[in-house]
Amino acid sequence: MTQSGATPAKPGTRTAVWKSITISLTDDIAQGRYNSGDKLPSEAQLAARFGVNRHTVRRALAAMAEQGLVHARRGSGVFVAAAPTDYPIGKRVRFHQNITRGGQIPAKRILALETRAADSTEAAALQLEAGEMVHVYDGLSLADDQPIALFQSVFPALVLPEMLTSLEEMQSVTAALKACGIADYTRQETRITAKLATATQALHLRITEGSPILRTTGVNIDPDGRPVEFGRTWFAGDRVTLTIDGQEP
Amino acid sequence: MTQSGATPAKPGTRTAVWKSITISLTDDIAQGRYNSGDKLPSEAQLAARFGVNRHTVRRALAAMAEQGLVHARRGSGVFVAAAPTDYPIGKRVRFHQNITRGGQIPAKRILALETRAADSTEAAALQLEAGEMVHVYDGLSLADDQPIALFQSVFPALVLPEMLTSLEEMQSVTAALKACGIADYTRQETRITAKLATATQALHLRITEGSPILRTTGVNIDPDGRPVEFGRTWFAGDRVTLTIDGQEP
DNA sequence: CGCTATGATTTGTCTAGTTGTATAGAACAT
DNA sequence: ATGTTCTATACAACTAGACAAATCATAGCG
Repeated sequence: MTQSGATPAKPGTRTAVWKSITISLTDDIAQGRYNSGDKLPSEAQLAARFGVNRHTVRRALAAMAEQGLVHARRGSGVFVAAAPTDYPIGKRVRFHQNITRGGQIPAKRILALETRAADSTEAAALQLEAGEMVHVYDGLSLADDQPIALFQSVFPALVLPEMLTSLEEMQSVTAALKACGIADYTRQETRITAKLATATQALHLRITEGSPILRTTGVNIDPDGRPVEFGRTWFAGDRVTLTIDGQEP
Repeated sequence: MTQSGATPAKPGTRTAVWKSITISLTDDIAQGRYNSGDKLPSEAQLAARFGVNRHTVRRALAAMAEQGLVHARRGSGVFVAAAPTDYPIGKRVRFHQNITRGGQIPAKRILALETRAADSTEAAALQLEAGEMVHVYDGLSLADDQPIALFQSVFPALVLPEMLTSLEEMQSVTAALKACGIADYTRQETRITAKLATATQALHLRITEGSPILRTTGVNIDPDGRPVEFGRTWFAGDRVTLTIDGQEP
């Protein structure tokens, strides 16, 4: 008796209003009326446009958010979710290139710069003696003004004494290393694990506490095989897809 | 309380209970107890007043709705239906005038404003080359805050470059055309067909999917005979009666 | 210039009321 | 027996309003 072919055999209304709104908005996004990262009209405006109560719009937006199509920020608005950024990991990992390749605009924010003694993991990764000094660069990477990852880069202070000042000027690790005499470097190894976002990470990455995090650790070496950087990166799992291109050893 | 005391406790009555409720309510409306557009008491209240179950009231209201006497809006209430608005179609079709003439308050809602390449129908109607740019105005017309019709107006972008900004300020097509130098325009031809409401149309017009729709397409020309607007309109069939005043070709 | 304070805007959450639909059963007529 | 009418209950969908919380824009001040 229920002639609705497309809809599941759910009893109730023919097509729920909120579902129609979901379809309409999804269509708008697909047709490019709203671009990736754009702010949608406010819930109140959408409610007026569709001639519907705000809660009904919220129901529609909630469905779209669950699908990962949009994400809301209280006090700010609802934004079209950027398509997950593909982040290639291979022998040559360069943040700037990785982001620009996808047509996005890269940016970095310095959270902390300091010099201190290396802990055991850092020392082991950089092949240092325990207690040797290291420069540490904590920062935040963004693509199209959206936080992509938190990172911590550790450099041997003895080998690269000017690293901190170089980093402060040009936030790029690649450029700073070049200024310190390391023209090229390659990734020796990368390890990837999954974690959940802590409160501070969530704050910086603009995600909710407990969201999935991709944590990578890696060591970069100069052409002579000396380790020049030990890096840890925490990617916002919802916004990044790590890709391993078939690389040759 | 008219004749609510028809001894509902005595089953097996000749006239069904719901039918007497229909009569009673219809009488109330006819006597002006409820005016056009008024909200009836909630089903629960009516059920209490007639001393019957809510479903019995619903049965009565359903019959009245089928007759077009009332229409229900979920979450809002049951309202006395407004008489269908007469919408004259002739050489000079002006939405504002058509509605105000009937003593109703006209309004418009902008659904979308965009500029894109004309499709083949639009190009043919406006006498453009295929692929020429057009301004498109999607909107909703209301009378007394009730949706009357969906419309899509297409304007040649070359001839009317400022049309979109004009439309955004004053939602009236007539006013916007005037601002663009078209002081007057007349309807060249109007075609009318009947359709069934799609889900999106139903959403905007606040009707149920599959309700009848009056679809008109027409071309407006300026005094020199140049087409300035290609319009498509989808009227809510239950709420509008198109009238053709005897005009000469 | 930088900082704060303030108000407006926007999303998040809650409570309450209304119609739409589904299911089940009782009373009654045929 | 069988079908119709009405009752009873429950839940889903939508509206309405209010308030809290986060954010943004701006004015004012030192």
